[in-house]
Amino acid sequence: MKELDAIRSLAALAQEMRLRIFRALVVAGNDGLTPSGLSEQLNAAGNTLSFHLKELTHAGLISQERQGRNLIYRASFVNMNDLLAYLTDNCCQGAAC
Amino acid sequence: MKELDAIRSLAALAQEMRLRIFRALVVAGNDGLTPSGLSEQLNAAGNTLSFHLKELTHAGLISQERQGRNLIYRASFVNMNDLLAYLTDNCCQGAAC
DNA sequence: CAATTAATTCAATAATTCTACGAATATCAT
DNA sequence: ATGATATTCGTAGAATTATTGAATTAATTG
Repeated sequence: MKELDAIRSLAALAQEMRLRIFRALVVAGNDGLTPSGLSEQLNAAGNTLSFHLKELTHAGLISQERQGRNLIYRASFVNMNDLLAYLTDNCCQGAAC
Repeated sequence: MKELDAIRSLAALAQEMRLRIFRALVVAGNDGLTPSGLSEQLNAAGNTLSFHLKELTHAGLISQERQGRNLIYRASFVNMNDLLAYLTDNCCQGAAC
């Protein structure tokens, strides 16, 4: 993972609604959630939600799939793990902490 | 970990110099690094560094200890792990991902 | 005590960024 | 077509952010 990608991801998560969205999607796992599902769960307006979902998507933290009339959003677990690894990379020079 | 703490930490890390500082301290482990050490390693002015170190400290991501004339900064591994746990909390409703 | 090294604080600036809202638009199913 | 789902666009207002130079605090050494 590149520094810029990490910064983009961290910045995307450093916002109340986006952090809530992301955590909800992490919990939802492979089922994912639709914007209306999120709207209900988080009590947020559709367009505002849409804005934040785009931010998270651009940061690579979530992905989108259409299913008929609905969109399914899911956390991108691979990228999430990359981010966590970036933060702990070569921790303590490899020694046990 | 509370939502606000998580946001503070993420925001603190979402900045080039602070991310570099933090990662350098993660690598340094228990030895930590002094501001002058960091200044050399990251090629940054002392006062600018000081500003960012304060930000990271306020976010709880690093700690400070005086050793004679020098200050030793260290990554706060406990808080770092709390943050990572907050992001992955109840992942996939507990099922294996 | 004076001098030196280490690090922080302060003040000011300049720029940028960010989010929410309403209205309009697009996409899909029946 | 109609209704449901979701996104886009423009605006507006507020708030935040990082850097620089100068001054200051703290600790050690001679």
